Amino acid sequence: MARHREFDIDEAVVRATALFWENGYDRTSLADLTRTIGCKPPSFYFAFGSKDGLFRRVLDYYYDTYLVAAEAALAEPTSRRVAEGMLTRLADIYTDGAAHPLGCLALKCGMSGAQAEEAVRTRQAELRAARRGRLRTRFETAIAAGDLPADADAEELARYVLVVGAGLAFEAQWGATNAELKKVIARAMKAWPA
Amino acid sequence: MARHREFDIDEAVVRATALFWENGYDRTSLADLTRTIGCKPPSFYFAFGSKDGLFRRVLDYYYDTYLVAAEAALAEPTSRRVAEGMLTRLADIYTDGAAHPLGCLALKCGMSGAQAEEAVRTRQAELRAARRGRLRTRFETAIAAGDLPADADAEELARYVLVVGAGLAFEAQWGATNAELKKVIARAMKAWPA
DNA sequence: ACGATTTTCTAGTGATCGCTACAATTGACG
DNA sequence: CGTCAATTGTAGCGATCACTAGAAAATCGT
Repeated sequence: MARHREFDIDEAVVRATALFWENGYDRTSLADLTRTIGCKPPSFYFAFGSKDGLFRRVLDYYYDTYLVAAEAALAEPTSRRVAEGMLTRLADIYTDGAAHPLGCLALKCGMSGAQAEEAVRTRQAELRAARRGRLRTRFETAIAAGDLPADADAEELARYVLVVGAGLAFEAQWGATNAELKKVIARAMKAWPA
Repeated sequence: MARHREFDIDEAVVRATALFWENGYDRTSLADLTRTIGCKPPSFYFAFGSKDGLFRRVLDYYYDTYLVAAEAALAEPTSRRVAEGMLTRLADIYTDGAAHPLGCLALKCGMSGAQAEEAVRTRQAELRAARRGRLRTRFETAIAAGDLPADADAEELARYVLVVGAGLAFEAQWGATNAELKKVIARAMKAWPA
């Protein structure tokens, strides 16, 4: 009933993810994106609506493809293993320079508050809040199960894990090795409640 | 022997610092800077050489004016108080939204690797390395003095402090309160060697 | 084959980017 | 005062930004 799209949307999102991850949001231009995707601006805007429209899909793809691996740690049997597992997985992602750029795409692109559309900033905040919420819920479960002390603060512990995780992303982006980050994680875990 | 400059260089650096801190490097334009400083582009370039030239001065001003307060923690008598003092001072800086924008200027502007001049990126790396070096040296002193265990790893401890510090900057920029960060610091310090 | 719909391309839009040529103005010195 | 160096403003540089008007091309149902 109509002409077919000549490029694959999902493939375009994958390629755009690499660009945003490498260069950040502001320094990834429409010209960069269309050249990498292999289409002209009108096709780009027909498919994605705007630069932010594509970036929002990139954000979701990034979470669903990369950070989801860290979320798997929520299934660990103890709160300690949840925290350590999540930080370990994050460090592995952030330092895997062979598979993708170093560091964290969401942090790198989110620092400058560059995204023009309110919807994108809202999405970033949602994704962050959801991550902390899942950790907090998991730790509340651990408290109820006696795996954490009854007076433990699930919210505080969740924030602690994410603070350390964000710091790891920084260090990784600036060249810290996986081994160095693992030592930091081992240190951080010494703060975990008995 | 010639005409006098009509604006104060130091004052210009102060105002530019506020702009970069608020908006990040990429989203602070020459037009923004000259309007805020109160001069025209030729005067700007005569005084600073380039956008990066001013930014480099802003970086040094930021370190000397704000982060220097955190460095004061190096004078604390014990390694524990050094670490806790530095993180506490950083949290106070990062959350002081009344005096300046939230978060850390150096992190906010350094994430995207935006600065075109190699000299600026080099300076950023130097300042980071110097901070970790001072912490490491302080902890080595603590080891020699018996304040830290003989088998403690000063480099690892220094990196741990900076990882947590960077994470605090993120959380502050996204709206975490000073009280919330203080709880995270208290948690982080539970990992400190006896 | 034909009309309808979707996606494509060419060729730009105006705005803004960091930056500069050039000449007028200012002020210390002889 | 005249000279000359330092700093200024006017005006605009070419490049790039995110984005789009408008028409051609492709693919469907009929």
